Amino acid sequence: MAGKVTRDDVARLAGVSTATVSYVVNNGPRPVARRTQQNVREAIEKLGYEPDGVARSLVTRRTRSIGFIVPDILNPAHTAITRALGDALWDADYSLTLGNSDENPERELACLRAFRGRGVDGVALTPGGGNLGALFALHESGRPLVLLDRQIEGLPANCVLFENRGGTRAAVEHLIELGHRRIGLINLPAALTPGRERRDGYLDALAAAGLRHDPALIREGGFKGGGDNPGRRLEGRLLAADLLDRRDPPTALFVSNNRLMRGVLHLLRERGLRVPADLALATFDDMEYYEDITPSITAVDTSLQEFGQQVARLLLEQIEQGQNGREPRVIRVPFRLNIRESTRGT
Amino acid sequence: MAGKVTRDDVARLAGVSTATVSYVVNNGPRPVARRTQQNVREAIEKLGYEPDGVARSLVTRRTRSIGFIVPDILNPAHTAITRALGDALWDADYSLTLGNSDENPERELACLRAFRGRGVDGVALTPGGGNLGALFALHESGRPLVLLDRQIEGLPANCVLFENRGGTRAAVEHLIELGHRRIGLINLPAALTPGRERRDGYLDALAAAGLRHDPALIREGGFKGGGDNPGRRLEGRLLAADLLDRRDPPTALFVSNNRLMRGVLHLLRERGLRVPADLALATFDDMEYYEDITPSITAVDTSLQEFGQQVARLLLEQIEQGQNGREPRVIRVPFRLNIRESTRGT
DNA sequence: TTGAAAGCGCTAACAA
DNA sequence: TTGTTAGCGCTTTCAA
Repeated sequence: MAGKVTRDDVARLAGVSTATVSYVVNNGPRPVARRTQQNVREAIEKLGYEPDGVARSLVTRRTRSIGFIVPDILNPAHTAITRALGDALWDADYSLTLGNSDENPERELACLRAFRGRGVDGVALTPGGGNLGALFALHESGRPLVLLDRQIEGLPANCVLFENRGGTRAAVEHLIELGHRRIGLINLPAALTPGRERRDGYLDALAAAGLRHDPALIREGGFKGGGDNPGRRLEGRLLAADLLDRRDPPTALFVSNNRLMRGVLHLLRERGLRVPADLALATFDDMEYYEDITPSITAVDTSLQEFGQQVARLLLEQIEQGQNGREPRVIRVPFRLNIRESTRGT
Repeated sequence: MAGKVTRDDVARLAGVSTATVSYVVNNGPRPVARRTQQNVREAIEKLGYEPDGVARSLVTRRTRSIGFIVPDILNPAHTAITRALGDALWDADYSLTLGNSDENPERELACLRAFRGRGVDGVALTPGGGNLGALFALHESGRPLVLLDRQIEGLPANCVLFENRGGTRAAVEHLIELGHRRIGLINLPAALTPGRERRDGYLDALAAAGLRHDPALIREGGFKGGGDNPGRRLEGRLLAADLLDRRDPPTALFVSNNRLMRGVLHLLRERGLRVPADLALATFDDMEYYEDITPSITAVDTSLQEFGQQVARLLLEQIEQGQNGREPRVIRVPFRLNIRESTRGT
C-alpha cells in the first residue's frame, strides 16, 4: 500500500538502469556482470522490492495462471483432479483460478469470458455440451485449451479421458467370473462420452462372455454431473430400486459413477440388502471411503491424480511450444480394478 | 492473439476520445451523453472489443481476485468451503485462485508470496501455525485477510470459526442421554483451535451431566489436517483401536473430524463391530455420504456453505470498506446435530 | 459534455 | 556490459 517500492528505486539505489534491474530479476535475457548483479540484489534486499506481476503481465501478455472450469468441485472425482492439476501447475509456477459451471451453459460461458478478461494463459474444462461457438472460437484463437472427460464432436482440441470402456469391461468381467449372469447397469446419460463408453464396456464384457444382453437391465440417469439439485442427489437410488423391483432382478450391479453410487448405497441401507450375498456391486470412480465402509466397495480406480497431471502437461506443453499445427492429443488415463467386499465378499 | 482490439480502435471508430470509451465501458465515473454512449457501444460491438483486465488492474491496483490457501482441498470439508466461497465471490465478480499448503509452512509462505506477486485483492487461509511473521506483516499492510478455522494468538484478523465447543457438547450430551457413561474422544491435536475447543465441549458435556472425566478415554492425533501422508491416513483407526483394547473400553466414541472418522469406520469393518450396539459413534463434520452408508452416521453438521459465505462476506467487506480500525470480527458458524443410526440405531 | 495526456510498473528493442 | 526509452492497455486528472 503505502509507497510501493518500484524498480526505479532499486535502480537508483544500485546505481544502474532499470533495464539492468530487470535482467537481474529475470535472470536474463541478457547477461549482467557479476558485480552489478551483487549490487542490484543488495538494493532489492535492502528496499524489500518485489516485482509487480500485473505490470509484468501487461507487457509479456502472460499471467502465469490457468482457468479451470469444473462442473462441480464437490464431486470428489473433480476435487482430486483439481488438486493434482493445481499441484502440477504450481510446480511450473502457474496458479489455478477456479470456476464452477454447475453444468449450466451460461455459467460456463461466463467463466470463459471472465477468464479471457483476466488474461489466463490457458483454459481447462469439462465441457457441459453447450457453448460450442465459444469453445471453437477459443480453440481457433490458438489459446491453450484442454478438454476433460468429454470430447466435443469436430473440435480438435487436446483432451484427457478415462479408460471408460476398458475399465467398465474389466469390472463387469469380474462380476461374470464370480458367476453373475444378470448384471444391471446404472449408467450416466449415454449422450456424453463417459456414459457412452461405459455402456459400451458393459456390452463388451457381456458379449465376450457370450451372454445375451437384456436392455431391460440398463437404467440411464438424466443428469450430466454437477450441481446440488436435491432431486438428482439420489438418482441412483431410484434407478436401482426400479431395477431390483423387476420380477427377474439382477444379481449384480455396475454403477457408472460415484454420484449414482451414493444413491445405490442409500438404497441398500433402506432395504437392508446384504452385499454381495443379495446383490454384488461394482462401480466406476474409486472414492477414498470405499475402502473404509462396510462393505468395502469394488471400484474402477481411474487414477485421478494422473488425470490431473496429464491435463497440466498438455496445458504447459501448449503454452510453451504452441500447438504448431500438431495433431490434437487424446490421452487415456489407465485404470485399475480394486476388488473389495462388495463383489468378493469378506 | 492476432491484432488485439484496443480502446483506441473503439475511440477512433466512434469518433470520441479514449477517455469517453472508458467512461462508457465502466459506466462512470463521469456521465456520457446518451447519444455518444450509443455510438461507443456500437463501435464496441462492431469491433468485438473486450477490455483488458490486466491493463486495468495495473492502473486500478485491483485484480478482482482472491487468493485462497487451503491445507488440502481433498478434505471434503475444505472442498465444500471452497465451493461456497468461490460461489459467493463469483457473485461479486471476484475470482478465486487456489493454493494447497499441505500444512507445510514453506508451501504456505510460497503461496502467500505468489499471491502478493499476482496482486490479489485479499487472502483467505487456514493457517498452519507457522509463518507468523508473514501473516502479521500481511495483516499490518492493511490487505484484506481472513483466517479460517484457526485463530492466531495476538493477530487481530477477521476470522471464521466453527461452533466447535457447542457442537461437540451437543453431540456428547446426546450420547449421554442415550445412557452412555464411558465415552471416548478421538481428538485433533489440542494445540490448534478446533482440537482445543472440541475437547472443551466434550468436557463440558461430561461435567454438565456430573460424569467424572477419565483422561484415559481421550486420544489425540498428531496430525494437523492436510496432505496424503499414508501413515496418517488411518490415524483414527489406530487411536480407536487403542481405546477399544483397554480392559474397560468406552461404549461410545466422539470423533473430532472426518479424517479421523474414516479410520474409525475402517476399524469397524475390520473388527466387524456392530454400531451402535457394540459401540455408538458420533462425529464432527457431516460428510454427505454419512447418510448413505450403513449404518448412517450421527454428525455435527457445521454448515460448510455458510462458513464459506461468511469468509466471502468478511473479505468483500474489507475490500470495499477497509478495516477502518474496526475491531476484528470473529464469526462462529452455527451447527446442527444430525442424529442417525450410529447412535440411535435403526 | 468531452478531449489530451500523464502515468500504473514493467520488458525489451535500440543504442552506446 | 550497460543505459535510454518506447510502449503494453487502461484510468483519470486537468483543461476546454
